[in-house]
Amino acid sequence: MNPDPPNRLIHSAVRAFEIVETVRRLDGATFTELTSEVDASESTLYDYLETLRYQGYLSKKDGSYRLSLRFFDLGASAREAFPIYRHARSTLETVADESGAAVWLMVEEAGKAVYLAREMGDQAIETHERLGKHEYLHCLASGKAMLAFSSAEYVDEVVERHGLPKRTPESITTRDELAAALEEIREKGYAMNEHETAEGVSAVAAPVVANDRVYGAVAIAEPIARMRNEERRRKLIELVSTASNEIELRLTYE
Amino acid sequence: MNPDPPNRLIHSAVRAFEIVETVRRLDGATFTELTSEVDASESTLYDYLETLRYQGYLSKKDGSYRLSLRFFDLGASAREAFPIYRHARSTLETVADESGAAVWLMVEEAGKAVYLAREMGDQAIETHERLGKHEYLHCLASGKAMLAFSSAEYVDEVVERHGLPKRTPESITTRDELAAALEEIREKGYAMNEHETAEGVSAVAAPVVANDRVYGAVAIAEPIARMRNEERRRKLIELVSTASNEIELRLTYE
DNA sequence: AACCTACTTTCCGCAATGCGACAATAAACG
DNA sequence: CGTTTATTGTCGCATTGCGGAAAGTAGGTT
Repeated sequence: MNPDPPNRLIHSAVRAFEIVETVRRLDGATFTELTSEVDASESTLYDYLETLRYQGYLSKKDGSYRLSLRFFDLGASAREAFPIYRHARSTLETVADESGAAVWLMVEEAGKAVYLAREMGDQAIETHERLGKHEYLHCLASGKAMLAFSSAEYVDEVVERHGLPKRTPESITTRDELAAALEEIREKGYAMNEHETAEGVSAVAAPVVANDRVYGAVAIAEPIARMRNEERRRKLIELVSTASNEIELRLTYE
Repeated sequence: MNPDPPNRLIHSAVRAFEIVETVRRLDGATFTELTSEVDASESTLYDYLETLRYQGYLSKKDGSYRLSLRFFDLGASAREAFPIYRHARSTLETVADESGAAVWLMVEEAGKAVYLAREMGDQAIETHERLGKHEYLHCLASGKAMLAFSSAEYVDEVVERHGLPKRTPESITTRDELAAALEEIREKGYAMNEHETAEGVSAVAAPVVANDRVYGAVAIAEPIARMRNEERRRKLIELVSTASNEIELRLTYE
């Protein structure tokens, strides 16, 4: 899982993806906008863009390049490849209905947490989290839940690779704090976060563990104020825990 | 929108994506499996795979390469870029609840229909349709609905580019049949298909048209038997039509 | 209409890069 | 331990991708 630098990089492949990522970052861009963002001569950039367009990965609408749905197609396949996704869908729906909140299915890849699926309850708040987004494990309730049930070596690897950047005022920044937090999560069986993402959102999460592996986590997010209520919090913890159990069973006996 | 062949292809970019597509098609594959599928020497293939892995687009788990969730990330962005997606979500849910069937949001890209979102009702059948899948326009209810409200020139372009392959026993195969079908759809305001996908599935679809553009279509799919019931069919047509109207309004006054 | 300015596409010749054949190592299997 | 199979590394050559510059387009302005 360490990012071993390969000894013979295919430069053009790297460049192609850099361009794709730039188009994404700018959320669609014209040729000229891209010239200043991409480190390549105009003619070169032009060739890449037209190649990608010809292959159907970019589309051009009134002068502006956009990611095409070929990526959505590939992305959907990538998601389906995670067994937890198929097994979690119906459970997520139930949890969203019963909690009224936003419910997320999270998995871990390359040392980061990824938002894999979402189900919105009727009181759910729109946060700026996005499906597919990659986030540091140590600053999410779900991320900590997953780390807590992984091996200590793995946790070390992750910290080694990504560090412990301070994403919010109260996020963990040292290995000791992290170890303590993970220990507590292991005891309780769930994780909890205030200020999951800077703006007043709290979350509770339960890990999904089966066949001696961490498959992912189920998380519920809602405004801090609501979750500070003792009874409410208990209910949500109950919900993520049973949800996780349900999914674990399906994963075990599939 | 025609697939103009660019005069200076970046070979390596094409190859990189070919490899990605191959990994997807095989649904994950080992190095050796890939050697026989990809037209490149072993050392070359190796370099591409390792480059893609280093960049985080492929991951390798016990010897097998898989698409990573970076693609899911890109794909989610590509989907969000379609305004209809944001505006349709809640409507789709309602339709799924009220119909109990599978409801699809479809859009068109590069002359093909794409499955952009799905909402399952409680009686919904699992078909082999997949989010992100690209399908010919002429053989889907939703595809015909979209074509019916596009310009005749555009319809010609699409037929020119993709032809009218016979996907199911009753699918349209000539331009005349297509023209007649589209005319009927324009009159009625909705499209209907038996054998949407070979296996006994029917569908009704209504186009989403606003600001003089076709944004996409809403479709409901369910077993032929159920939809042959006159009353049931009427209800579903009513549902896709009002759904489409609702979305059109949001698109107009956003 | 002519001119201008900004943006996009094509042309050109050179050097670096990506290439496959082959070699070396590592893992699987008897 | 030997044999086969799978994966990674080396090398030198030809191709391909490269940037610079020029040509072509489109939209405005006088």
